[in-house]
Amino acid sequence: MIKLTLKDGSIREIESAVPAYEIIKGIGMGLYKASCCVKINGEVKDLRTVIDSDCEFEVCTFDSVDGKRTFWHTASHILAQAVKRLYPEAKLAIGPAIDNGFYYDFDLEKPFTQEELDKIECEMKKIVKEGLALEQFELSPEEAVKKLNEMNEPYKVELCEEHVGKGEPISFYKQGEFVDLCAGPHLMTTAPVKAFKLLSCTGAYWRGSEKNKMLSRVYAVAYPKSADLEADIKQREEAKLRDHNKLGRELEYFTTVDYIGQGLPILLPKGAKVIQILQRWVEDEEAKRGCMLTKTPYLAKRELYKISGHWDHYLDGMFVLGNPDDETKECFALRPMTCPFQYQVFLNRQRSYRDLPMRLTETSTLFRKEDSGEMHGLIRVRQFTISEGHYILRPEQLEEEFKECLELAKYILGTVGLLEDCTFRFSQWDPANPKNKYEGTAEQWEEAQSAMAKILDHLGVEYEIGIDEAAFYGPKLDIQYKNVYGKEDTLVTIQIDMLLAERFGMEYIDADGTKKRPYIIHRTSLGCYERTLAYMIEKYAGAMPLWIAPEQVRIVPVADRHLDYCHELMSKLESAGIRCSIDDRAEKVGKKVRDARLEKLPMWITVGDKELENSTVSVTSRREGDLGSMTQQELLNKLIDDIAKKVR
RNA sequence: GCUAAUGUGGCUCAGCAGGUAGAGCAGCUCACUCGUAAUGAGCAGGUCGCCCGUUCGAAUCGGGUCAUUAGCUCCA
Repeated sequence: MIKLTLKDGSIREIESAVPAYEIIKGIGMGLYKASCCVKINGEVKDLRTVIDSDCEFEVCTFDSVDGKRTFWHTASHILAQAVKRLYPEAKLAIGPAIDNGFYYDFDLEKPFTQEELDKIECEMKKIVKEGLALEQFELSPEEAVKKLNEMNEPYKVELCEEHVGKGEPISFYKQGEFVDLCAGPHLMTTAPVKAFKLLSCTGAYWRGSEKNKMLSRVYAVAYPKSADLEADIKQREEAKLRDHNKLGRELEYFTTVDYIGQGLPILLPKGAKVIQILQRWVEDEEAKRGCMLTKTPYLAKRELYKISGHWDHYLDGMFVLGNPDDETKECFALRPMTCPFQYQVFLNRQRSYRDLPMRLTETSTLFRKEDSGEMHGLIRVRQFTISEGHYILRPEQLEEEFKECLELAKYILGTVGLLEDCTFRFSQWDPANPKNKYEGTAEQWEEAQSAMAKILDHLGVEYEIGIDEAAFYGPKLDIQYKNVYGKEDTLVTIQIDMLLAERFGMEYIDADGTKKRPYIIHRTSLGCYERTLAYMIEKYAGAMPLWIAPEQVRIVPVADRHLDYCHELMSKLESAGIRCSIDDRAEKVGKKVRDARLEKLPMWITVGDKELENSTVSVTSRREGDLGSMTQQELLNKLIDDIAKKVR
């Protein structure tokens, strides 16, 4: 008798070992039809897995993350099968499920065109209709390599050959005439993959290395029901309407000019205003928390970067002025980060433990020579500004100060409204990094990373681990954000650095009179201003919250005779620091209101005979709708109150 | 940097079996002084990203280049 503990806590007993799908059929045919995979003692397994001992047994449908992944993985096999039917010469690489769908990489003569993708979709529909059963079988590594060679699938051979030494059997799945090297799990048949769409065909390096051949990657998504597919596609399209790169240009936050260069956006008055508001606010918040503002040069001689390690590790990423190879001449580089400059503040004189923590901060403009294909609107640029701080600490201050940094970052991100969509990544080194990216010894890394792990656990931060995502000098806590296309970038970073203090000879005299090496936290409180502006445009679809909107109030006179009253009102608002303007064009009210809406202003006020007579204003808020008639003072109070509260 | 697609007035787009450009919106002018998502009329605006080539002739064809977009790689 085998005892299964189901998800609801109930116990189910079976006589003898049977495949999981038989057990599910026993629970109910409805569940069987919806099942994608199972979790045995929390481990994701194929429906075909034979259950031969007591376990916790959970059925995963498409509604679960693991169910979706299995569903999409089978869908990727259907895609590959269709491609092989239509293009037998195509070579298969890999085809995994991802967070929002799946892809398959093919080696092709030419990438697929949209028409070809349409044809492939049609062929996939046939395969689904055929309702092919997926069968799993195993071969010894040697047999597997032989079979894949016979199939003329060199990429699969390469994948398989890595397992030859391990002696474990190699798993394959077969559906109809199509066979693929695959660990699974998979659906029972191709039939449930009713609704799918091939989204794009793009380039992707084999095994993610730029040294390898570029393959053609087909991205796609699939659902059991076509309504869900349509909803997904609609949602993807709607997300694109929020794209800051389009909206930000239309609403005149920024622009770019070919002959200025890639990744060098012009912040137009509205964009510059938002960034000014953010900067002043962040600098004030930092000062409240004991930070001291510094102002350091935008460039330095190569000698500085040699000490910091940037010359060895980051030269390709810097704009160099002069010949970097000519040691007889001065050579400068624009700064890619501020650390080595800010350390000079500490180094300015001998330091005592009483000086620590020394919290230095700078609203610093940085320059990074990104590859041409990397630039994206305001999110990835070659010149940008961050609120960059370096906290120089006694070792025992590390945790408390790290916590302060995290709280500051969360406060800032929370206020601008982005925190709720952020994720946290603990970025660690990879000792096996082939490019020798990292400075320091394994012991130093171990020390820094375990210190950070301990702090993160103490603070209860939920994070994922990013291997090989660390800075060259230390581990990071990265606060990540996704743009409207789902592409993730870092918004804020907090880093523990135990290496650069040594390189710069930084030390302090401790209470016992001995010299000690300080720890350093590198942190941003608001990461890149340009990037933050971009994400805010996307988050709010261009309709900035009142406190940060470049124009907060538009005054709309009904007729010219109301203009004097409008000007009187405007000067009152302006003297209270409200950013406003009067729309004195010879247009109708309807037109002016329409334009105020299209410009996504947070508030507009109409002034006509009624208002003039009663000394009132008629107020409409973008978020709250028609607020009706108010006295000027009521309006002013509301504005001042909402702005102070930074109401979103 | 790599793969692919795209590049026509400020914006959205038409024109592309090669015969030297067209619309709507925006802009400007005039009239209308108007009550919460578009008043009307008129005017002006483009060497079709740039360079080279094919051709009697190129926005339309070919090559190169720059830029943009998505993805890869890299990164805040």
